[in-house]
Amino acid sequence: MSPRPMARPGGRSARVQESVHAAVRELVAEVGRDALTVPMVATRAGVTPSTIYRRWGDLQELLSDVAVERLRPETDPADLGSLRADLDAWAEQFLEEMASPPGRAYIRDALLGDPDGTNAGQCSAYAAQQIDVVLARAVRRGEPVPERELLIDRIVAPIMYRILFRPGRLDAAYARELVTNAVCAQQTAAGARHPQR
Amino acid sequence: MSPRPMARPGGRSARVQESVHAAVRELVAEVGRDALTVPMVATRAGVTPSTIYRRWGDLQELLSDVAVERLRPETDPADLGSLRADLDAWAEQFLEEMASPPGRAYIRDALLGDPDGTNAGQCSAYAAQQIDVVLARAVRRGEPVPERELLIDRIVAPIMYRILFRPGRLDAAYARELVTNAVCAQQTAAGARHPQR
DNA sequence: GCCTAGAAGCAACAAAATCGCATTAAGGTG
DNA sequence: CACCTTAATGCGATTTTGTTGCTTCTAGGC
Repeated sequence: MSPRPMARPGGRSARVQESVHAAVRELVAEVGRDALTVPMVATRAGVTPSTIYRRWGDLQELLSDVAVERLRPETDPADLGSLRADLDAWAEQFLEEMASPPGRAYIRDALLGDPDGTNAGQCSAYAAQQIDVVLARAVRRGEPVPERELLIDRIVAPIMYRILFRPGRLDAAYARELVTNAVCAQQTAAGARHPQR
Repeated sequence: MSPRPMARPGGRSARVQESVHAAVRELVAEVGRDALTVPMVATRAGVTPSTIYRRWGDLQELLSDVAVERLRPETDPADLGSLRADLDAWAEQFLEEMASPPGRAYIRDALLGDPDGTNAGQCSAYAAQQIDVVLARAVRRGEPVPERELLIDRIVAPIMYRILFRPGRLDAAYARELVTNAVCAQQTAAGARHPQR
């Protein structure tokens, strides 16, 4: 998943990978992302720089790997008894995490060192999974549910667009408004469109 | 706007800036973005590397400046006689330009070397301006119009999100669908919300 | 308990970024 | 229009980073 070939995942390689990732996390906290250099990470990790250059290519790809790990959701969305409540809570938390300074930094890093889009795809997959969990619960309850793609377009996309492209603040009220507009639309114009794979 | 302090914009500074930007455009076409280096750009531009390092900081910020210039729309959206037609045409063209390989590259570059979000903000401002032109015309015709923010959330954001985070293809039908859903919503749930400045 | 091949270490090398100092030229001033 | 101030560039020395060939080590398969 993370480094280039990902052959031979056990033993020493795994130790090196973990050691390097840990070094990145520590050093980002200590000296800041901007002061980070590959030799610095290598020293902290007890590894030679050439190992990092060979496995990750450059600092950006390494940071991208670390960022994606941190963007992985740790728990499933809470079950609050209804689709609307679940979506509200999830969207609020999602916005809060992503719009926070560290969240913004991780998003940028994840996109940055990602030549083939693998890591970016992983980020969107995380959000899609979380939404799927919420939708599956609603289906089990017998509620009518909108399509996952609609929710991504109406909730996730606006949040991420504003984080990346627009300077202004984002608050929980905005998240709730997006949810309102998204679930309102489910019977009007949701339809069988844009399957995206 | 582009370089750091932007004091003393006339004369030599302006010539250097234009020369460096031109060198970047030429070399990207010739050797590709990945092979580009600051010393290479400096040589082509007839400038010393330290000049580039001092004015732009690093290659990414320079590429970001060049990318934003290229993302500036060259013409106003076409006037086709109705809001719906204008939006359809604009969204199709916007998607086509942004989702094309060079468009994707410019977007990435613009976001990449942009510590303070200035260039990203400029990109979203371009889209907002284009939308404003379309809306102003519709108002002049007496058509009911949705809010600009709603169109950004419903049309621009999904397109950009998919370009950045999702691997799949994007086609004109998707753009039209987004427009349909956006204009449908204008009387239902558009309301006085999320002003964002 | 051997092989084998992928991964890491090491060191010399090449290329890049940084920095102090000298020089140039914009833009303002009298 | 000559002069002055100061931002911006040029230049070169120095430091740091990135690359490469080769050796050594070890995980995984026999």
